[in-house]
Amino acid sequence: MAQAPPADKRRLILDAAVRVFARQGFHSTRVSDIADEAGVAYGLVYHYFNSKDEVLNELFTERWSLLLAAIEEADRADGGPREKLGKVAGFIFDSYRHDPDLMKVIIVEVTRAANSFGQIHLEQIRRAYEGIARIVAEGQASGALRGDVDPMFASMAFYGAVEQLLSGWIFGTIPASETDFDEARDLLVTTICDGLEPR
Amino acid sequence: MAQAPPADKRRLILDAAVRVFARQGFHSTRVSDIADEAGVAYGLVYHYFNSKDEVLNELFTERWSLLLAAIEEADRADGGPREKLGKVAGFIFDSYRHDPDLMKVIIVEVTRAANSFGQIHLEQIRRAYEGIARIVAEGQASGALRGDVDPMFASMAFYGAVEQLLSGWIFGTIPASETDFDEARDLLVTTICDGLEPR
DNA sequence: TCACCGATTGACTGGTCAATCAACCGGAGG
DNA sequence: CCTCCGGTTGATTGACCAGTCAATCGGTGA
Repeated sequence: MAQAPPADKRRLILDAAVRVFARQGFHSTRVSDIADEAGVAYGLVYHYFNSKDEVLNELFTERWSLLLAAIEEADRADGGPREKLGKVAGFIFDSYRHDPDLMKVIIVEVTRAANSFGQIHLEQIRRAYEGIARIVAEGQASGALRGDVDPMFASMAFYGAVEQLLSGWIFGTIPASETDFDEARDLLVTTICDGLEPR
Repeated sequence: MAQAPPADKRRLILDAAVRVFARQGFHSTRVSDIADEAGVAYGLVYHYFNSKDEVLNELFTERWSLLLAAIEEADRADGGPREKLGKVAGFIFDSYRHDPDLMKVIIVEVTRAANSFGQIHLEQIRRAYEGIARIVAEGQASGALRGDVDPMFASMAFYGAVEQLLSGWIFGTIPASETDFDEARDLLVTTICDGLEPR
């Protein structure tokens, strides 16, 4: 083989970081915590990453690019805005279902941390808002949604609702066990879309 | 006079802290920054507060209790859920209009910082969600809103939308200059309430 | 067998602050 | 004029931790 299995120590570190960040929060995790969790020497973290920040950035970028792709795809698919927004919300909720720790980290440490990491990734984050706004705008153009609401405004409200629900699950404000994510998705999409229907 | 004007150095420090927190974020402001901004000696901050954290806690508590009172009052007032929710959103948007720095600090450093200060104040924050949920529940009971949506669910979606809009203004994702806050309030309430109307 | 080289290790350094504390100031009261 | 005392000052301390770096390991090819 060209390269012996690079042991994927890099991946090992990233995965460990997710767990530690989710447990303690980015700011109160020491680099040594990540190394310990990964079962790896302190210095190795700096072999694969230039800084503690870069670890988080990498985690965010990996996941967020998937979200952007999902929004694009939902937009390209057939169906009205209701179906498209359902796909977007579904993707986000599924992401949480699939890897709660990762979503917790991304939301808490980046998306909602507008003063620190959110600042750095503002452009990427905004791209998601704009993708959703595009879906709304098309819905308005086709007459499926009323036209007197600014699409970006609607997008922010929609995304804000999604993220707040997620936060509620993450921090136990809302019981997650009994909640069926798919049901929540449908309810949310229905409510918002009904509110955006032509009067 | 019993007490000479205690010079209100405490207030001076709190107000200075708002400005500095808003400008630099809680984590990257040193206690010396607060003291400098207030034109006061470093040590005096510790005369009035036990820690840097306590300064932020005080700011949050002061403001949040007003919000809780406003929610209570909106609920007690006459009118349907539409009017009541309009009052709640109006209070929050007005708070931002009146003191953007303070709202920025509260939202960024507490409300959306669920890993650090949000944790400590989770109970207070939840109380706001519950107040809003109560308004929704009453609306359902009176038949003004459809009954198949969990009130807490609707509350989280509503509050999430409000906060996301605020965040958009705070961080320039959405242009604030041209936006009339009252218009935004009406639009938001209309959309959500239309979505929650009986089908 | 040996030289090479990237992966891996972890002790150490430098800088940053939060919090402390001993000293100082000025007004009230005697 | 002196004492007392709470408000005020800012230099100092002690802890913490990100990032560095020189040393070691182990696989590969000659």
